[in-house]
Amino acid sequence: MCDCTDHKEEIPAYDAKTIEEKWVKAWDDENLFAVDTDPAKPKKYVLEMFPYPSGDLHMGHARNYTIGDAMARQARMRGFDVLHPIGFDAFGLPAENAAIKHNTQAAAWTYKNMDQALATMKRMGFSYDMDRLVKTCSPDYYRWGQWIFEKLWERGLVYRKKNPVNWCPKCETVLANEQVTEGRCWRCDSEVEKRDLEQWYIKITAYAQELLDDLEKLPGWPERVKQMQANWIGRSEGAEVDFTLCDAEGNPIEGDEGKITVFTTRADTLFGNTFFLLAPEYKGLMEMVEGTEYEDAVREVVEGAKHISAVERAQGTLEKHGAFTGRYVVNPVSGAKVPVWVADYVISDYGTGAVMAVPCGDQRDFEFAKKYDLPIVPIILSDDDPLYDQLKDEKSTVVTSVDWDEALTCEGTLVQSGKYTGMVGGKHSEGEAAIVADLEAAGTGKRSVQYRLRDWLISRQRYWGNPIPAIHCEHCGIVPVPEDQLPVTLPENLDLGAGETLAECRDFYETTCPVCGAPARRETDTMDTFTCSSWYYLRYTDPHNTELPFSKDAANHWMPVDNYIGGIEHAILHLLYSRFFTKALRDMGFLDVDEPFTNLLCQGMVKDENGDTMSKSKGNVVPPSSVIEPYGADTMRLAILFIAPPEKDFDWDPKAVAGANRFIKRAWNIVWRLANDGDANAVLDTSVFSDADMKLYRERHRTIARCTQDFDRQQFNTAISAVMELVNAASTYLNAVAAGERNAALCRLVATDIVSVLAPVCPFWGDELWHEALHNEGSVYTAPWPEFDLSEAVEDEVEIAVQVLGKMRAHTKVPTGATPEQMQAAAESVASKWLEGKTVVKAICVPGKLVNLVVK
RNA sequence: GCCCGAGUGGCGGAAUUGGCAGACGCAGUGGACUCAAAAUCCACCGGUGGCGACAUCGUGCGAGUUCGAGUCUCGCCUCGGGCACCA
Repeated sequence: MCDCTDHKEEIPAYDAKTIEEKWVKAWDDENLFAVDTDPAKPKKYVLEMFPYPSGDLHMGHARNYTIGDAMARQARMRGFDVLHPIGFDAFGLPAENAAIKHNTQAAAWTYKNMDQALATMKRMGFSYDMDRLVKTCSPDYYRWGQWIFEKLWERGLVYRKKNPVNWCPKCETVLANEQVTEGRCWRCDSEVEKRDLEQWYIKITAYAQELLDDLEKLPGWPERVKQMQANWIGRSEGAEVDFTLCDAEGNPIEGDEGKITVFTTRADTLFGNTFFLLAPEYKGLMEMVEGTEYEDAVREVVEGAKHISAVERAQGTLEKHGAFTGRYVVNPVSGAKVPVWVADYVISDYGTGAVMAVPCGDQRDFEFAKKYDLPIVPIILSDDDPLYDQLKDEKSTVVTSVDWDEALTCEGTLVQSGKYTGMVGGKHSEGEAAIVADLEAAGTGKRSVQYRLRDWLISRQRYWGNPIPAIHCEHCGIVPVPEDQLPVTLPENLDLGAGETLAECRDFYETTCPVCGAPARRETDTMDTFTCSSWYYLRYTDPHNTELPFSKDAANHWMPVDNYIGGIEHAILHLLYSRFFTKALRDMGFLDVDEPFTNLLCQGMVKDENGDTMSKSKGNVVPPSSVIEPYGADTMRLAILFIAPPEKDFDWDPKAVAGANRFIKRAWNIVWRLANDGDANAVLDTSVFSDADMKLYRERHRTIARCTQDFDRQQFNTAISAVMELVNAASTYLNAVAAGERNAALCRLVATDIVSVLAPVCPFWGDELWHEALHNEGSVYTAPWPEFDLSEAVEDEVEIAVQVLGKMRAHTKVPTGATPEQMQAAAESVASKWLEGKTVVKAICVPGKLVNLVVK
């Protein structure tokens, strides 16, 4: 009950629980949030990253969806046709592990969690179009995942390869490169092992350059996310250089391929190349040394490299090991014959797996040369180096050892480099360009670009995922499951508790070859769950299509997603894969957009009161229900949006939540009081306004302008503070003006304004007031966003700041629209104290803001 | 090592294009109401000096540009993030 003096009886108490339960039901009955594609309105596709159903929603979800929901609701009020769907990323290991542990079915666990999460979403008031709900573990969804897989396969973007891969011993499956962080599994943090296995890959590298280039088409993405993707793609410009293999005497060797190619970004340093390195996994390495005196030493290095863990490698402080192979190569520029070694710091799957070592300019090569006593020829020096004067002219002088402690990695001038001596060296330098040009002319090298990005390993040796639609036939090889036989249905009755796997499920794997009809074995690996989440946003545009994953028209209408909201942890994984899927599907003609997500908002984390991340194991999780029960979902939503800007982490603060609830109640009372004094039929006429009316009216235009802009900027914290100011102004008005003297049209207007602008944040509160206090029909959800006109907010007089020599000295009032001369005169009279004995030589006037007097 | 961010009261944070630093809120202090408390309402609320008007300092540190710098430039410091034996 409000205790203001004038309307005590007419204002009902704010009872969140009753109100919210009432509206949850009403919205559900009406199916209020279902979107009909309306071509007359501009479209807006607002999407939050769909959840993995690991249990009930947590605070991170609540924040993610509250941000999206406020955006979607406000866009709806501003006249957009808004698509705002939800679904579940329902395949994945946690379901399978839970099923194993409790001896149940992964499906049952997943469906139970999805139901619970859906109930919480409704309780939170999220305006999802539930007709478009997508669950990735449902056959009518994963069928199309298989279909897309086969289309990629047809197009040559799917292949199998035997290769050393990342294996997580705890998850008992392989992992993509993107799923390994500092040598550890992204999911369980176990140390990842290398295993040589044949696996399925998607050729994302075919799109490396476009994925990099098109980051520039994404001004609505956070810079750091684009940076992370660019780093991950890791483009390096350089050259491929061919070296000729030979023996100690310089003669070609029978059976050798004759040449080995390396990639280098520093062709300018070719004259400093004093040895040559192969990765331990280099193909043909063991054959090269077989039966020679070098075999044992090389084998030791190769075997030793297998035991270097990715975690150790990531620390970058490993001691280097190597062995001479007995072979030599001829450097195509210097003509030098240099020894070929195997070295465990050379990475087999970058470039060609072979490296020309330049110890004088590369710290790693330098350390290796020191350890194995290989020559270090200085070929690039800064001009203050003691050796520089000795070497800069005398092209014949040959220095093959130095007493340095580390390599010279600075840029400098080339020395001891034949005709290139004297040129500037370095990446993309004059010297590099000259040498590459000559290599190209001689046919022993060419410009080349390498990427750090690897193809996406998508097969998983796990049950709860989308089956790879392939059949292994003894006669026909590996063939796709014919389209009319899709989906390959995942059996839901495995005895996971007893350790049964798909590979042991005879009913599943026994099949016949679709080509020759012979008995054949179905592929029993499933796809990485990230394949499921790489196109779900497309399925939402046409979720019930039974002919295609989505129609081109529907996708072209709704795509791209205008606002995508989710956690930074997907900066590389999900966002890179989705960008790739969109481009590949575009190239196959299924839609016409280049990029799936126009604007990306990465919301910050919700931490506990002490700034620690919330986790079950720490026991510091604050469940959403702990706020919804005592205060209601509106308070929860308001608190989440008000405490901090959306992209920042914040520490959970119960006091701030109580404060949010206090504001909701205060605003509730103010709206009621205004509504009771308001009259929906009164005509707004500013000519009869009192000073107090005018003040509130102006404040109303000002604060709604700010609130609107802040919604556009997605700064919900300041949008809410603008609403608070409007509420404060209304409160001041109600306190200052007696009940009978309030302007009925103005009271009605401001009451409607407050309800409307706060409704996207507090929708239950909004609809209750919309009906009960304002007696409107329909829902505030479909009401128009308040109009504003800043020219209505202009005062007759403005207060300006007066500075003398840039120091704040005084304030004064001038008429709105005062000329610079008038402003200066007003400023001089009020600042006379600081002007004594001085002359004003200049006055800088910022209209309506300040005057700065420059004096001598 | 390379590449990005960020640093503002006791706290969360404002300051949108170089123009009055600290909006809005939390916490706190004082007051009204109350037998009292809670709730609510009103006022105050960066440091130092002063009864006070006011003065002075103040946006991580140091320079610079400018009539004027939280905002721009240069050089540092601290924290956070990404990549990394990638040739």
